[in-house]
Amino acid sequence: MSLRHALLGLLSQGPASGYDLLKTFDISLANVWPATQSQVYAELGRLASTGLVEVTSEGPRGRKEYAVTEAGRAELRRWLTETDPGPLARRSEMLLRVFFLGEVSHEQAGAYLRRQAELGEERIGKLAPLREMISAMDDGLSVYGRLALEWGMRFSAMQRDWALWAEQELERLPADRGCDRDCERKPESGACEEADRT
Amino acid sequence: MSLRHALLGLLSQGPASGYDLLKTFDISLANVWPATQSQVYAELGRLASTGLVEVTSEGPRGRKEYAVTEAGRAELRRWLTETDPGPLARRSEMLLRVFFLGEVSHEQAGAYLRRQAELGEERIGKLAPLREMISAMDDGLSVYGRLALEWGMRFSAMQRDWALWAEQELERLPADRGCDRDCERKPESGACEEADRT
DNA sequence: GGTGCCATGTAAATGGTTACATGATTGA
DNA sequence: TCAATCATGTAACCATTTACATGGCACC
Repeated sequence: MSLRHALLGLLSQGPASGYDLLKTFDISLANVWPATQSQVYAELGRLASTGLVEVTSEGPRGRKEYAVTEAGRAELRRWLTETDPGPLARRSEMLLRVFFLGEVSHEQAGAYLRRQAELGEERIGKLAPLREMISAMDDGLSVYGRLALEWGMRFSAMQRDWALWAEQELERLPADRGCDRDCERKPESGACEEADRT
Repeated sequence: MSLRHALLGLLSQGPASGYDLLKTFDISLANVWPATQSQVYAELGRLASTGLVEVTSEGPRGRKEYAVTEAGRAELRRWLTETDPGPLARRSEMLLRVFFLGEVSHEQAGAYLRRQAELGEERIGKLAPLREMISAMDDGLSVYGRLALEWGMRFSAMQRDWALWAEQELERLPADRGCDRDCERKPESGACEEADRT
């Protein structure tokens, strides 16, 4: 249940409404812990009813401003210091596909890996300009946001390098699988020898 | 809906029962796309009713052996070649915490990052022996499993290096946040200036 | 005859996504 | 007054997790 703690964390920077929080999610937490409107409002309600946050003021348009309580702050710290984060990257569709790359041709498998390298490269390009945006903000998140950003850059670079390596690896391999299942027009002859060992 | 494709992929290596598939999930796909018993049996039912797999034989103890159909194989290839994988690592509890590290002391923040570096190192240690296990198996997954394993090793190394770097970064920073909120035994006196917004 | 593994399933709860619904306020 | 934005909420659905339930078969 990390959404709960994400909200406590954001509110610990200062009071905010559900609407405000949603924007913060979109701006700074989007790549780390996305949340939808339904989720945020529902969880705020639950947090309020368990006393971890409270409504501090009601503005126009029914706006409710929440602030974290001492109990909430304590819970946030407990979460940060006394519990281990769950496994990172528990599921990866990208890697799942890798397992079944034997079902398509060598060319297609190579194309897939090249595409993953590209996506890594693109991600680096998209992340880079965020550096300045983060420095510009000066809420308490910016310092730590920079650390998270760096993680993203390193992750993307790792992804790119791995994919390029993997493509090389594939080429070094005999085409015993990958070709046999896929070529619709394959004759009996062993025409599948695309493996050139350099 | 990747579980569906994971099952199609596993069955494309040869027919198997739900029970067999579960074991394969535990052995080779555990770190990439874990699945529970409930999920597997339910999804097999759905796959069978849409004609992507079929029951090829019924053994003792009610065992049903499934095989992928031509339609299923086509769907698997379509998934592999014509769709892009969703974003990797959409949520990271580990990184979410990083955003809120300002709520605890510098020491605690440092300890957190050091722990993450440790976990990365440990993961490398756990993954290494898998290399041999994978070479030993000779189903079609082993070749591509090696690629996935390498991803895990690189990922873990990245995690470790990043965490060590981040810890260094923290130390270079003035302790303006991190102390003010955390001292439990703080007296009323304004030693810590916590109430900048009261 | 009993232990342990093979084998399948159902039910309830949690968490997340998408879509729907509504209304107040501000500023052009 | 009209459009955009602020602001909150509900309902339905899907995926995942955990727990429960059951029974056959093999081997000692």
